Amino acid sequence: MTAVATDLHTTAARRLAASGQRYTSSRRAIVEVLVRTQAPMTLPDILSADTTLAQSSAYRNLSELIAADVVHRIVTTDEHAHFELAEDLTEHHHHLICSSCGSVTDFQVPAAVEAELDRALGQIAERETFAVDHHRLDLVGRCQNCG
Amino acid sequence: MTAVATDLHTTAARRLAASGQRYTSSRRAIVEVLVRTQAPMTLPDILSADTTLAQSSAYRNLSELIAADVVHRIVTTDEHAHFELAEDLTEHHHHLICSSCGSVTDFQVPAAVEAELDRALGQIAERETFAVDHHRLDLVGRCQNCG
DNA sequence: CTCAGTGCAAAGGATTTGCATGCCG
DNA sequence: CGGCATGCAAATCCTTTGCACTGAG
Repeated sequence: MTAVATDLHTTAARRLAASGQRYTSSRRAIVEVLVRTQAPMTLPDILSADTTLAQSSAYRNLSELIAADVVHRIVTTDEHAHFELAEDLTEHHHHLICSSCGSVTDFQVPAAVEAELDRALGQIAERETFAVDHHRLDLVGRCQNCG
Repeated sequence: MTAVATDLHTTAARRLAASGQRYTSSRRAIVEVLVRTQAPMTLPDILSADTTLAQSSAYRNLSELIAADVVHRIVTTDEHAHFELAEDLTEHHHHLICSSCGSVTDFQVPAAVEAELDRALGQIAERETFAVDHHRLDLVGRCQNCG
């Protein structure tokens, strides 16, 4: 996984290239902010972390990054969407979503549970003729701060 | 569970009353549409299923129903939010979310898997000092129609 | 009577888009 | 040079809100 992190930018560049896009400095800046923060961020979060970014360009670049599977968009009940690096650039994980302040934190479950879950979900998908892209397991509640 | 379904409207009325609200005919109409459809619906879906409803009132009534825990709001990547009956009025279930057409379908997992999952999640919540309200397990992919 | 509920129209707010300019390849 | 990328401002679109009216208790 550390190897992946090392050339994360190379991977990002390659994926963008695959969709005929460039890995410009703005796009790289967004990815760097996400790497640095290590948590799903809203657009305002991203803009304040790097004030040189223009709002519309940030949204547009995020769209490209999402299309290229470099970034993933998380929807919560919060008014803003949250953005984070694609799972395969980090590690498979889940989210703790605070219904009070809207914050999103990552967590992982034991591999055994994850495997069991995948098996069960696989069967269901087959039964429902549904082509699974990925699963999403979140815990909704109140975070430490909102107690 | 069938008993619950029988006096679902009674339950809805009671819960609204608990928040000092009435179970008016519009609200009942919304609940009936949701019961009839048996699937999470968007606001346009609801309006076209019962054309006597006004848009703003529908939104307002849904808010009350959500506050009274009669209806639950599901957020997807789709532009519209989806609404469905609260889980305890139906049964604990999860969602198949189509990333192509945005449709949402229900499914359930074996009780054993569910129990195992709850156990694992409970430990995590404790470790993270997170007060879990509920968990959310969705499968994202392509539905039968979108192949 | 009173006050919650309703409907219309207008406002709000995150996200998207049009367009002229800048810059990489 | 040519076309993608950028930034500003304006437009979009789901959702919420203001306000006057209606109806149930």
